Amino acid sequence: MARRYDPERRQRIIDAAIRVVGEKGIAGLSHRSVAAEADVPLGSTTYHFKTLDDLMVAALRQANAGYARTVLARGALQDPEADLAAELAALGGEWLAGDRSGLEVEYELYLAALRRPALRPVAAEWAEGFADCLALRTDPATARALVALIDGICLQALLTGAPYDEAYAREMLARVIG
Amino acid sequence: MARRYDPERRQRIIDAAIRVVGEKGIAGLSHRSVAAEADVPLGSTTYHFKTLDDLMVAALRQANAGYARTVLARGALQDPEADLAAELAALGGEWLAGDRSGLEVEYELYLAALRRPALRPVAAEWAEGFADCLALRTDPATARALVALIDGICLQALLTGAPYDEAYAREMLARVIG
DNA sequence: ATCCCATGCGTACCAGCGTACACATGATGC
DNA sequence: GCATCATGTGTACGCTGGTACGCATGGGAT
Repeated sequence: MARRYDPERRQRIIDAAIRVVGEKGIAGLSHRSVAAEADVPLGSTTYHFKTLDDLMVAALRQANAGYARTVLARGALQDPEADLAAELAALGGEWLAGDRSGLEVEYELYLAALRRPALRPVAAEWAEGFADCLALRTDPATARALVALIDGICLQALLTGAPYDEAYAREMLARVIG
Repeated sequence: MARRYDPERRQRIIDAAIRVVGEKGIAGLSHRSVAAEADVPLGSTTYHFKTLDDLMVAALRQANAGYARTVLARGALQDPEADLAAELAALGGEWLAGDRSGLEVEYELYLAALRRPALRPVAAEWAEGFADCLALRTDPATARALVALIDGICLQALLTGAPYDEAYAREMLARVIG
């Protein structure tokens, strides 16, 4: 790829898109709103991302990478000695305690895949990557169920606004691990 | 409520809204698209539902009622003799086997509550109603976890397009029940 | 030095949107 | 009957959106 005048331009647009989704939701995402947020002209966003789907793919991929880092940072997940249920419950706490807007953006883009075929592969990457990571400590079927349960618990917390109950999460995750 | 010239009018609009969401997603829902689908003039939709949020609330409430019926129809859920995990796994099969578009609509509206405060109480009604129903056979905490796991499994199936594995669902639900 | 083209910019077009509002109609209470 | 008002209809306005397209600019190949 040839060098560009503003090599950060594309990245700035992606960052702006994530902020826009955080503030106004996917419904508020448009070429214009992103351009304004990134402080670039309209033509620049349409040049780098022909369609909004392209932009959402890039945004979801970046958000996924961020959460994947938080998973990997919790090295204890690979440690056979560590309590897997407790580690996962703590991970949920890290995501759900305090400011939840980041996780909201992640889930909003993740769930948008329901209707946007372009996002499906990226959403699947996340779910499979997470499951593969967990499969190192259990079997693949259990790993998938853990991901499903974590998704469900996070969604319930986000939808109801209820506080996160780490002890409850740990107990239920432990039951699935068996 | 006074009688109306077309007592079915409001209901027809809600049904049309559900069809529109099924075909084009929430992004394709507008007063005009619903009016066209219901074969009523634009003014009629705006009269019955001042905002799209109002319409979505009505649509989600109706979709919820439909799924609540499928839960209650499975009377075995109340039977202390029946295998709860098997019953729930079969319920998932009923939802996910064959045509999934109905469940897609349900989840799309359900998840829209993430960004639309007006939908949150309705989404919460569903989750709590389902959990209350299950709590008759277990404790409240386990019931909530079962709802979360079912949500997660359904979402994974819808997002990946993978076929529903009832035996797997039954096994994981059984582990949560303990 | 020169040319090419990826990159960046500005603007204009048209379609679809929510909303508002004036008017039509017929059920209901008196 | 008749007045009243909930219900139903048609149309117009202003705004925002995606898209297209012509032009500007400067890095890199030749």
